[in-house]
Amino acid sequence: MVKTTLREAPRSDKSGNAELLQAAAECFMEQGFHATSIDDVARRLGATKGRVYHYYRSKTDLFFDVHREGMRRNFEAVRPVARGPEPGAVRLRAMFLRHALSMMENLPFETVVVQGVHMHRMAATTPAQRRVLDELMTIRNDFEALFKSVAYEGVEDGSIRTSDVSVAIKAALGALNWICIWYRPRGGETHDDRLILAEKIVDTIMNGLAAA
Amino acid sequence: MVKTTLREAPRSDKSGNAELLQAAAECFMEQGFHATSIDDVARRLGATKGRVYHYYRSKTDLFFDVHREGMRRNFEAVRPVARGPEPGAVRLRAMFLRHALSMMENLPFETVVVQGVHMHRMAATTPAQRRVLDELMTIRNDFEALFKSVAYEGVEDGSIRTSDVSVAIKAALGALNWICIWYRPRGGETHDDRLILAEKIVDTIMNGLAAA
DNA sequence: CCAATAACATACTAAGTAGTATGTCAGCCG
DNA sequence: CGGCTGACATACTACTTAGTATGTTATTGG
Repeated sequence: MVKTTLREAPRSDKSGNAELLQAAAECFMEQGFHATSIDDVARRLGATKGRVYHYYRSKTDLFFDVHREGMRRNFEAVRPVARGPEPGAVRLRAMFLRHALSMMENLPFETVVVQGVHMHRMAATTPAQRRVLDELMTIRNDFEALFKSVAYEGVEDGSIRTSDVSVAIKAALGALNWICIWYRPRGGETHDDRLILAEKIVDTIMNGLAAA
Repeated sequence: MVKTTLREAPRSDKSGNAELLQAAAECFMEQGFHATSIDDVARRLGATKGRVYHYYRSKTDLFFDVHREGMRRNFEAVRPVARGPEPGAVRLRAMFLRHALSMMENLPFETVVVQGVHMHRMAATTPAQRRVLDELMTIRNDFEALFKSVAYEGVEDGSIRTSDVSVAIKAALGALNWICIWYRPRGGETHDDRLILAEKIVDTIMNGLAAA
């Protein structure tokens, strides 16, 4: 349990909250944290500030919760294929693919995650918020570490070749995370369309650009 | 000449301005566009708002100029090696390397460029600013197009292999642009250190992670 | 049936900040 | 030498907006 002392913020489950998270994620994606006002989020819900502040004590807390949800979805997507009997390269490829799809299908949340990374160094946080932020960064590091560990296993079983696993993973995740910068869903796009796109990206990461 | 009608903003050359651009770039990198106040920029210069508004008509214009300078440095870095008798893959690799180094050595400016991309869809711009923004995006597209054209040449001369040049370039540039998210110069770091790091990243892009 | 509480809405305050209007001073030009 | 302009500083305004304080209604447990 991570529960702090007293004065716990309102329960973070319950419905309506999901709507709120979604609306917030969309606003943060479109305008960024600072340019998004609480009224913007409320307006998107057809509600008012009251509703937002009923569930969250501050805009920052709301942002953090969106961030957390984004990371949760990433983990959820990748974890099922991380372990198994297959060679490291096979599992790593599957993880990349899942992550790419997660980026596309949870675009608002993942965009917030990206912003959150940047916000890490930012000031203007209370001690309590700083702790939450550190926790989020820990989750993020764990996420990256999961990729690294599978990559290491791949190096050892001979299915992966690189001079520096850590840097290689950073490059690969960069290519994937960058998706939220340029990708926007097209009208009438199907899951298969996204799968094809994701596979092209993952192919590039696994095979590189150089011929032979 | 792109000069508009009349009421041109103050000259964008002249010294002191370079200091201003640098200070603004650093602030924007650390806090982002919206969280950075003009007073922050001025304070970093040991000056006041007066100085900033003497050179720029708005915070947005200042941001755009930093963005423009960032793109200029990118182009400057990459263009010299884009054309030549070498196979496409060789030139592309050189371009990637130069770009990676440019990301590290112009970190504040390149971080602003990344923010600027995101800001593209943003509202809150006057028609004039919208035009400037479109111009900046055109420059950015040209930059990406330069990579793509070299990649195409590589495909034709057989030095590059990919099922989709456009997507492959987006993935590669993503890996490189992502540098400004995680890279921070270490004390006592030399140019060679950065070169080694850049080469590892570019190797990953060119050769991929899969063995054989 | 009634009181307590959840789930909001409304009204307000306090603080920060973009942009402006005006001052100031040093140097150059004639 | 006088005035004009560039290069800022100072003082101020208008507006946005995070957060709070206080309703209001509906549901539910006793």
